[in-house]
Amino acid sequence: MYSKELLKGTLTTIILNLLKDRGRMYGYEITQAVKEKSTGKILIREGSLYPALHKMLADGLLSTSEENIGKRIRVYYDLTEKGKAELIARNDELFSFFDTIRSILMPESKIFG
Amino acid sequence: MYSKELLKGTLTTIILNLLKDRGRMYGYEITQAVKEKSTGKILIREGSLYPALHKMLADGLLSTSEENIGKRIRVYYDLTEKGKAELIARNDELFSFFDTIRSILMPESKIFG
DNA sequence: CAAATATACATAGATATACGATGCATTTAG
DNA sequence: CTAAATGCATCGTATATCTATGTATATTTG
Repeated sequence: MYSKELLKGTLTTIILNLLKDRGRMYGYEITQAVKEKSTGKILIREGSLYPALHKMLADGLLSTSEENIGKRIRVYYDLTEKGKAELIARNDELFSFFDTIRSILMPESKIFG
Repeated sequence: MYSKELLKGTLTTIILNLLKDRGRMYGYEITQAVKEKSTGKILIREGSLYPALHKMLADGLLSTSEENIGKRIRVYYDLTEKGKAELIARNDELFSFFDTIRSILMPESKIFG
């Protein structure tokens, strides 16, 4: 597991990308997908996920549709057009940030490799 | 400028790497080095930097030495042995984290490039 | 069949970390 | 002479995540 702080600012981007890739997903499914794709290195807690989803919904990035599975309710989330635009912007920002960090960490003397 | 949250968890790692690369540095010098190396994309504020430096000092990652420049005081920070070990651990964690995020963002269908 | 685990949603409070605003003081540039 | 840059520092605020807790159903294991 990574330091908690490292994940900050990336959770929304992760969710947007998963939904783009897989179409609509429900909360628990998102936690499992992140766990699998990160081989257990990133575990999204319910206390992080649901507030994040609710905020994204309030911001118009996601839409919801509910389904009854037996007696349980599943809340599916899907990207809105605004969410798709946000996805592109956040991916650009994230990869740019990674590159910038790399350039800061790279010592000046290390010209090769 | 990036979202504030993206920087969280990386500031200490950035400082450790700069000190490793350049030897002892003082606060203002660090803000300028980050600004230059990031071509203005990351601006470390005094309100972020000094508390971070003080915490690293309290954690034994840094040592200090003061110098009088005219009537002004400069506080130089340098890596301790503990700081050097922390640097290695944090670099490993950070790059591993970046790789993990990349693998999460990469769609399953996108096998090539 | 009972118990443990997994599935599924949700919220309240704690924590960590960076930022904005502000303050003080010296030095350099226009 | 004035503005900007240099140089340190702290206080309050904002934000996002986690822990702990709560409720409930479904499935697996012993």
